[in-house]
Amino acid sequence: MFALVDCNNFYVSCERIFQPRLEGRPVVVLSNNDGCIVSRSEEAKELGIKMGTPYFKAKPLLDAHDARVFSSNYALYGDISRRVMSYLAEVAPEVEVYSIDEAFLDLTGMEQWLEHNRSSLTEYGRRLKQEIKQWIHVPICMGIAPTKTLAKLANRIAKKDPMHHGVLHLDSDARCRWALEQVGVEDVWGIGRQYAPMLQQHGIATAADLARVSDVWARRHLGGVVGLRIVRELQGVPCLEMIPPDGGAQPRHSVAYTRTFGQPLAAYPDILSAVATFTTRVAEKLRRQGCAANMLTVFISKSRYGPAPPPYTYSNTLSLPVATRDTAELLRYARVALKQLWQPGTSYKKAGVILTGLEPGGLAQLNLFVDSPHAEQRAQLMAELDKLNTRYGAGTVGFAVELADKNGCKGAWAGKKEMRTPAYTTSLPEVWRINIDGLLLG
DNA sequence: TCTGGGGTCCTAGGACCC
DNA sequence: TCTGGGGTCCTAGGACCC
Repeated sequence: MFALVDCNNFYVSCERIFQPRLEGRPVVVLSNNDGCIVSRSEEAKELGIKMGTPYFKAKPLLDAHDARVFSSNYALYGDISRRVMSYLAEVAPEVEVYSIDEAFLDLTGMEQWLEHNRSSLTEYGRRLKQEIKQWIHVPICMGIAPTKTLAKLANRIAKKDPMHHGVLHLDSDARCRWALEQVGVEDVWGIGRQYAPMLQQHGIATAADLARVSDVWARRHLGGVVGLRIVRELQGVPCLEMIPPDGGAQPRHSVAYTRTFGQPLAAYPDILSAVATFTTRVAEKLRRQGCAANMLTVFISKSRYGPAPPPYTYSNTLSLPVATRDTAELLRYARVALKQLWQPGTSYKKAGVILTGLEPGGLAQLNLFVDSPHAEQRAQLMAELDKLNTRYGAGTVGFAVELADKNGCKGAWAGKKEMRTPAYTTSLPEVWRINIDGLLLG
């Protein structure tokens, strides 16, 4: 048996931990740059606000209902997520952290053990739900079923129908069949924007309909083995296994840092400053992964929403002679790549730096290949930079090319973040101070 | 005026090898 | 006149997830 634990309206729930008076009110959290709505409280959903709606479109409705709106506060959400995941690691035999707000549990063997103790998986799920709420103040739901895809499906039903009190265990074939009838095909894990309309045109409306298609049909219409796995999983045949915490020791394939600018930018120094800053950020990520990269992509994009026709994005990929994790070296390549892309008189709205061809690479490998007597010192320099920036905050020490002009001006590209709450749990200056009878508590 | 960010996997097709 | 078979590696593109 697999369980899927999913935090309800996660970002909104994180904000409510520190502002309990927001309970019962419509609340939304915005994406980077205060662009789109990416988390909604139940009250906001009831207003008809859809996931991913641009904020400016929903603002009149939100204002009319006195809704609270927050910029995203990833330091906070990341920390709350870690608390939930470490709780799960203590109460479940095996945990796979699937996203910031979801985890799969492998409950093999649990059922017999619980029955032996006159309990059940449903009771177990309810206990987890109650304890996570009480200790971390985050509401969750849980679906339990013989496959991951069915656990996702059960979770969806548990979330929608209050009858289940947030926990649904599909403990028999009959219950699985019943559950499949409840869920539209568009809500099946793995069926997205493209496949859903196609399936509906073929008369496949529910998850139950999808579970009945033939293997050949699934392969032909749903992207080969991927579709086949979805169908089998719905039929109760496990095709997806738990992924161990180290990802099976598989290194990642890419790291990226991309951002929409706060305003359109045309001047080369402004765009160079952005691309340089993104390069240093992505290089930091790369070193945190313990990798080196042998390809670097820079892209810059025009607005997708203006009168201009596509293409909107211009990108340039360089193959590096030797894999590297040195910020200064990556900056040199990024500059070259950008120079070939930028067109005078054009306004750009977004840029990004993507590193691919990642290989596990530390100091030893650099020494082996780089014909430089300074390789070891350079690696040490990067380590010191990372140490300083971790301790005193990102960007404390950087490279001059990140600045847009000689006056040290930086950040014409910086996005909006006008409604961000404090990093209550991860930044000392932002920790609450409570003054009780003249006694200051940090 | 204002429209996010960062990943994954799979397939098909081309270049190349013996 | 008749022109094989079996691989690998890489990339682009298309789908998906949160």
